[in-house]
Amino acid sequence: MTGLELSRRERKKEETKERIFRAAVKLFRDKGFENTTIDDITERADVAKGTFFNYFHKKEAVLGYLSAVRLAEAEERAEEILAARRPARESLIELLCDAAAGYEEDPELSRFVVIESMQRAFAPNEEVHHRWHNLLVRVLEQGRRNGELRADLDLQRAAFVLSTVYMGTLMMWLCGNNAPECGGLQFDLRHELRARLSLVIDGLSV
Amino acid sequence: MTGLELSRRERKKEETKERIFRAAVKLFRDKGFENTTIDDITERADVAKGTFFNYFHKKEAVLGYLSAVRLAEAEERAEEILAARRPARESLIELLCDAAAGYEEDPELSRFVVIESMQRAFAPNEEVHHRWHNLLVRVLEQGRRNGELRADLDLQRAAFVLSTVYMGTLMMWLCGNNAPECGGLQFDLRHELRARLSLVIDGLSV
DNA sequence: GTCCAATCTTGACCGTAGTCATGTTTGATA
DNA sequence: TATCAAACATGACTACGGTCAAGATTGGAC
Repeated sequence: MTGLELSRRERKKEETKERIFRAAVKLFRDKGFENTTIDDITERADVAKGTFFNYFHKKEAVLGYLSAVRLAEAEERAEEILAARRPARESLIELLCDAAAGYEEDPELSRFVVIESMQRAFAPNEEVHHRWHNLLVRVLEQGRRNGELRADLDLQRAAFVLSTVYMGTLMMWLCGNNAPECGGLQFDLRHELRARLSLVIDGLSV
Repeated sequence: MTGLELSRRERKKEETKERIFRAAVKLFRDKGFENTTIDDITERADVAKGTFFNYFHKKEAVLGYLSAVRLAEAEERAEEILAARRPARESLIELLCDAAAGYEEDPELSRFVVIESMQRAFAPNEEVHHRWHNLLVRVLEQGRRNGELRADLDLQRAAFVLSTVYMGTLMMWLCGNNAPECGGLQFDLRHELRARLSLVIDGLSV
């Protein structure tokens, strides 16, 4: 048996987790995150209530699983972007705009996803934090090697600043978008994100 | 009766709210936010459970009340800072570092306060959002008038960028600080905040 | 003082997240 | 094939956040 193959037990485990996950996401989209109960999910996935907690330690953890998928996509995208060797400013903007685009569909659910992942993203010893952070650092490194960025730039710090602007903008768009009183979109997400990231890259001062 | 005086009824109301608030905060500090139940709070404040919800629509709302106090302090501080007419870079850093300092004591509780206020801060039609935002815009305006900032700078955008960096740094410090596995502080909050804000003001590019 | 409507208080009640002791399945071992 | 411990599933149960109909207080009108 190679390391990649799974025993029947492991296959069933994966399968069950996947079934619960699918059931949950389907219901979140249909009824809303808050209106979906664990009982709804387990009934749809055809398992007992307790089984849910064998796979997700709390209801919100399903959202974490969702954003893990997004992170994997961003990582793939980052490879392409690095390979293209375009100017750092464009690479950064493209990476972050692409990542944001994933949240434009179903903003109602995305709001909960982002709130959840924010708490993980800022926790310094979360694996997802590091993976995301490293993505940005690598793009910045390329830019510094090309002489586009200041030689003395602290890349960790810069990556963090870009990351907060990204998350904040996303969060603001999602909150505004779902606010009951102001019906439509209040700004174009990707357009505004570009503008704010440019601002950081260029700086505020003369 | 002038507009500032309160009827007996109104006084009692204020008093009850204050009593509930104090009881809640005391318990949050002693037992932790999550370990404190509404019953704990109402028992300590000597009111019935339902009374709590006449004043705070949910448990987290107590934290909102807490951060409202912080905001009021920041507004006072902003007046002093504007009056001092120092360079915008210093004014901004001072305003935000002072605001952050309030969270350095009791980081465990502050974490919940910030998570809560983050969701309000990014919701564009929250009053607190506007008040906070305007503080930054006013400081930026002064800086632009003095020719320290680019003339074409979009102040709304700039304020937002500064604000996200502030909140993100605060959040990261609080999460790292409370993480069980990495005992001590991982960075000096105000020092790191200065550095990141400087980075935004100067920009990343050459 | 007496009435009344508005306002505030109360605690029994409900729905749901999350736990845990018990029962079931699995696959490795002999 | 029989045995067994580890892994997994189960649903009754608990504890808590939040609601609400009924009751108590208030202060103003007469």
